[in-house]
Amino acid sequence: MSVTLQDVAREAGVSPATASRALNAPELVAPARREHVRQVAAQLGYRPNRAARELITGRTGNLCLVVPDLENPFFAAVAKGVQARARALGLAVVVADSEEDGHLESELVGRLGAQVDGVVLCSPRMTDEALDEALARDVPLLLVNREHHGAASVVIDNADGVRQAVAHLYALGHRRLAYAGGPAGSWSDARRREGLHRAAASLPGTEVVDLGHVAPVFDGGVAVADLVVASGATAVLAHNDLVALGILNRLTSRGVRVPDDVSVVGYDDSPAATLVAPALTTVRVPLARLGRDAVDALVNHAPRAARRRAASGVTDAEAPAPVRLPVELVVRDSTGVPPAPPTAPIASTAGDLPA
Amino acid sequence: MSVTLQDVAREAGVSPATASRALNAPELVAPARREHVRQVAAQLGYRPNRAARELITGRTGNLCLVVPDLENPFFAAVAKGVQARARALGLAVVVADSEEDGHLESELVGRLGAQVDGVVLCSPRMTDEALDEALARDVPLLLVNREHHGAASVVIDNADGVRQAVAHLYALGHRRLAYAGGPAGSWSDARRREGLHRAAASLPGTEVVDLGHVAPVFDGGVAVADLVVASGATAVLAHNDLVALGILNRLTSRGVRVPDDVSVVGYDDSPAATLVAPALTTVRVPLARLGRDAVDALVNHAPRAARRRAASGVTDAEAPAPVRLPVELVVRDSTGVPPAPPTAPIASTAGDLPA
DNA sequence: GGGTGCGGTGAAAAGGATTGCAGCACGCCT
DNA sequence: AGGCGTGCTGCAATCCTTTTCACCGCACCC
Repeated sequence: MSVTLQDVAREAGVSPATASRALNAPELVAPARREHVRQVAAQLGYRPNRAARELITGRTGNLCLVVPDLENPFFAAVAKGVQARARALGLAVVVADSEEDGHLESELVGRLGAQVDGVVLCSPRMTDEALDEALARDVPLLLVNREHHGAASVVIDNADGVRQAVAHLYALGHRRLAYAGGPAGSWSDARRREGLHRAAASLPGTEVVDLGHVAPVFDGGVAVADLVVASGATAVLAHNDLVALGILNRLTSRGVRVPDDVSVVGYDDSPAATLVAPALTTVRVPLARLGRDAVDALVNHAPRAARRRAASGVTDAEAPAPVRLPVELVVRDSTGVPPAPPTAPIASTAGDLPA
Repeated sequence: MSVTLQDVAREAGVSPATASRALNAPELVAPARREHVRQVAAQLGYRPNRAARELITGRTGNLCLVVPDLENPFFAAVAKGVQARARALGLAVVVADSEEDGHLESELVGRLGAQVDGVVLCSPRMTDEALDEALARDVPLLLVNREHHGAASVVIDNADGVRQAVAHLYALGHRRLAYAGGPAGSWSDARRREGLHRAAASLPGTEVVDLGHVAPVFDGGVAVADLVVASGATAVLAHNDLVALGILNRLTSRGVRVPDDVSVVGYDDSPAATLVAPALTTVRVPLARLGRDAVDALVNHAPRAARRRAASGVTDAEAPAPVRLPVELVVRDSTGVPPAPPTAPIASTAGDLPA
């Protein structure tokens, strides 16, 4: 049916072994012969049968990407990055949508993990225990946007993003800041909340009003917008661009002007941030790079085939230090000077901006 | 390393053949023995090696999905539907992003098509010739959002969506309609344009101003917005929600009020449509269902393994008729009565609405 | 009572690529 | 001249599952 290595070998007048080496380990074959084999292979349109190769090498040439929600622009962007980098490395990507469900996530890792060379697990919703269990399996695992003892990971500098946003608002004169946090149990929300309080503590006269946990979607923002107004804050940081957009939408429809009455800052710089008026000031996260670096880290961390595991004496080497990517505040139109003048001239407090 | 069928067979005291049958063809094995084998397999945590199975059956258990842009909410939603349905059928999905490039698209179909049971090709950018070539390969192909001779496809009723939008605008009193079309060569744009002219022709006094081809992204909408104003149209149909949002954004920032001065209608009902104010009137496309039906059609159309192709005498059977999904106009806040009063009372023209 | 059919089982081949090991030839060194 | 190293090449095993074919009793029918 399809052209096999045998066909190529026969046509080229060599053994299958030599044909295989001519294509995979060129330095082992005499140059003239090597070229001849390659030419024959190309002419016949030979494509190695991946199943047969996998069977003997234990490598599938596939990576698996598990995300909570493919439609969320954050994950879509990461997926795009993963996909691009994997293709450059000759790998295919199997994607799975866990529908924000930790249990399904675990199951997917178990089911798909067995048939791929590595799993990129994005913003895992699963518990620490489930993660431990998944790590105990013999498939290389890489976490995006979450750290976990013993696991390789690629994360963004959550706290620094918040710090930049706070510094920006502080410089504009804001002193009372509301925070619309992410879902309870979210690792990145915990990091951001932590960073928020630390940044605020280093800036004299700053108060933080915590509005609690908000569903990380548009409607979550709509729901929390009234709390923002009631809190008396002049600016609000949202966990997420989607939440920020929800807040923006509700404030505007209530007649609260943005940024004249209230400033709004998002997080992620998803494409939707520029779709609205006023355009959203937000923290840009290098989403595509997050995906690319995840693939690189996964491949470097576990270059060996899943099968050859037993050979390496150590249990599982040591998990490398997390890769931490920088983020960058993007100032657009949703932030401005607060309605009440700042309590002190900006110049006199500039020295207090956190490093 | 991992537990194989041999292990199960030995442990259960049967031959590998019987073990295989106990799991895959239960009716061929005596009930008592069958249950015993299954129990042993479960207890040992046996998982069949997919590569070995693929090697002999020719089936991979994988589908491939090729989309122009994973970050586009339209394709993200379709991908989600494809993924969900595939999982329900026990299939994995390999996704590939063609970056809106027809050549890359062809290459991906060629490269990935060889290692999957079928390919879902979404809004193909490739030419008809390239499509023919891809069809000539022996991998089942299913087109989403495009029809092509000899290919199975799942499409939406493009023309009817436009018809509904036009009827809505006509009923509101609009008579001069602008159309911001999709990219040149887009199959669905051709269908919509066709439907637009037919709908307009059936409504007396209606004019269509064609604004040409627009890049199907936010910036495309921004760029074309001024043409809308200059055209003197009281309403504009965009090829796409993203384009509609761009138009909306530019109009608003120019001081043109929506819908008081100009009504705007999008297409797709992507999540972003409700993120803005005014919320976008748009044509809702059953995106997830598009993905699910694509998988179903693909699986039904090509239930046999890729390998067993030669057996079926006919060239490739006949491609089944395209599955056509209905669409539905969703009226929100971006459409309203035009500034100039309608030329005739609404009641008197209601009978002229196209069917 | 022997042939026949059938339910159930096992031996063995097939599927395609990779790779350890052995062999071969040739050239160089002593 | 003989021995050895080296550079290439081929043989054959291996990966794991599925599936064909043959076989073996046993029951049933003639």
